[in-house]
Amino acid sequence: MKQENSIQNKKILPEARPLTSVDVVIFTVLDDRLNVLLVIRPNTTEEPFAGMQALPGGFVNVESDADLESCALRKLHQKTGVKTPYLEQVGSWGGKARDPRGWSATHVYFSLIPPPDRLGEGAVWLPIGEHGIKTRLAFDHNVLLEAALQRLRSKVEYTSLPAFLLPDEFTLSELQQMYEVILERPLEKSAFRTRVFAADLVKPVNKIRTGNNRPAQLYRLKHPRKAVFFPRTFSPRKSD
Amino acid sequence: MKQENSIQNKKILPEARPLTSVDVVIFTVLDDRLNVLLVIRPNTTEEPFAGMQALPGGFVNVESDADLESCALRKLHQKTGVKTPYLEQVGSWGGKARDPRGWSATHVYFSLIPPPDRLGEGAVWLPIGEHGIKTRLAFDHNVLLEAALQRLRSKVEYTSLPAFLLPDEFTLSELQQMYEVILERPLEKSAFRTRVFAADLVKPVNKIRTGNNRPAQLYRLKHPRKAVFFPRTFSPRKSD
DNA sequence: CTAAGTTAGTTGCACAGTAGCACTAATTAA
DNA sequence: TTAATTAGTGCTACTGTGCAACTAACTTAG
Repeated sequence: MKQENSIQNKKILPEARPLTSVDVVIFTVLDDRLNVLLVIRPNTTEEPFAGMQALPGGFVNVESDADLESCALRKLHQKTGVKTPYLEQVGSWGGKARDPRGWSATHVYFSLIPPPDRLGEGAVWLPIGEHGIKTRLAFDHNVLLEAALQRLRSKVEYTSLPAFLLPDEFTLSELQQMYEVILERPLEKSAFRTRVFAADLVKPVNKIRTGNNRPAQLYRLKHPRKAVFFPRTFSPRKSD
Repeated sequence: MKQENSIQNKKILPEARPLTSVDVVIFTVLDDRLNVLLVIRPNTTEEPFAGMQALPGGFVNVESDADLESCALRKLHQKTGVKTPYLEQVGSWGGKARDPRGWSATHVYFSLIPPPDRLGEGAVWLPIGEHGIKTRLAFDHNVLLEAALQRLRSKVEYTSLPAFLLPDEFTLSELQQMYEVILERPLEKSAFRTRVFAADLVKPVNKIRTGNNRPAQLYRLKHPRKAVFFPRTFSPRKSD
């Protein structure tokens, strides 16, 4: 009976299965620069890419992880303490060549969070320069990071994603600042505000004072966890 | 030595690995309707969802598949005979609940092809109605299909994707027709043409005659395998 | 206390893309 | 010969944004 089962399974289920992991590309803005969270891989000879920097992530645990997204949330929470981030899947990469230990597939998520108070073990922020990431990362993580960055930059053109980089309450200038940091170009103040209000993205709260103490209206997102889509992109009319 | 290795691996590599598969959502336009390719699952009691309709796909073969994309291409070629389709990843779905045989993860691709001459074994076209797909598919394939459909519809607003549903040479009216079938709404002829030319999407070839025999300019894509992005979406100004 | 500087937020004009619609030209069907 | 059909063009109005000047509220230097 048991043998019969195993013979049947041989026919139907694959004997060899890929290694399956989840990697998370976590962005925040520090000091007017976009940053990615990286971790240092343990320095043991049994592990590939020992001591190198890598995206936070690791193998899926089929016992404890109910699904891919909760696996990603778990890893993100471990490193940042953040429990309710903006989290979106970028895609998956799989093949025989990307991990020396065998055929592997990884599921990549990207996340936007406000700067957390402190980071988990071995986690560091890497600022992203104007000319991309020059640091050499473990595995094909440079490719994954580049893909996440591209996704972020393109969605920033027509969504409210940068709002997730800020605390709950923020001024419109701060929000515009987030857009400008990610897109690495200045935006029109007037058109920016028109867009934000037309999309019904925010609602006002009270008053405060920003950096050098000018009074400014504080706003909150109307739908705290949801990305809002603008009808059009910021037009690159002049910049070409 | 061998034992030592296996002990080490126990610590580092996961004992249990998810089942890993690739599913492909293949679209074409037949008779002014968007269609998806489905396959009938074998009617054996050893297989889950026996006899039901499902997306074409299956387990990754770690021996023969170099990576996920070539696995998707292989499956697509098997069912349609098409070798150079437009193919794009939609995302991945994984969890303990989606396959009765255990924790599984699937990598979903979507593809656009012109109507092929004939289909592979057990493959059929399902027309997509105005109100989505009512057929109940195997596994969570309704979710995967819905996601692919949503991706297609949103990208059609600002890319040249529908051109991949046509043969190499086509008229602008035929191209506009593809857009209208997918978006399920009429587009402005004048604005459509302006957009297509402004994006430098096509180049003219010779003359032919279309359906009811009116003369029409034939065009080819300038870059046959590449999706072109329009600067803006078709604006829904009046349609709201 | 005053003047200069900084930043939030507004206003007005010009321009580009396209929605909406009318029009021409080439062909087929009656 | 006339009506119908469809490819392709031309014109106007409207909308969002680029651009730039402006006001108002506050801080800082002297």
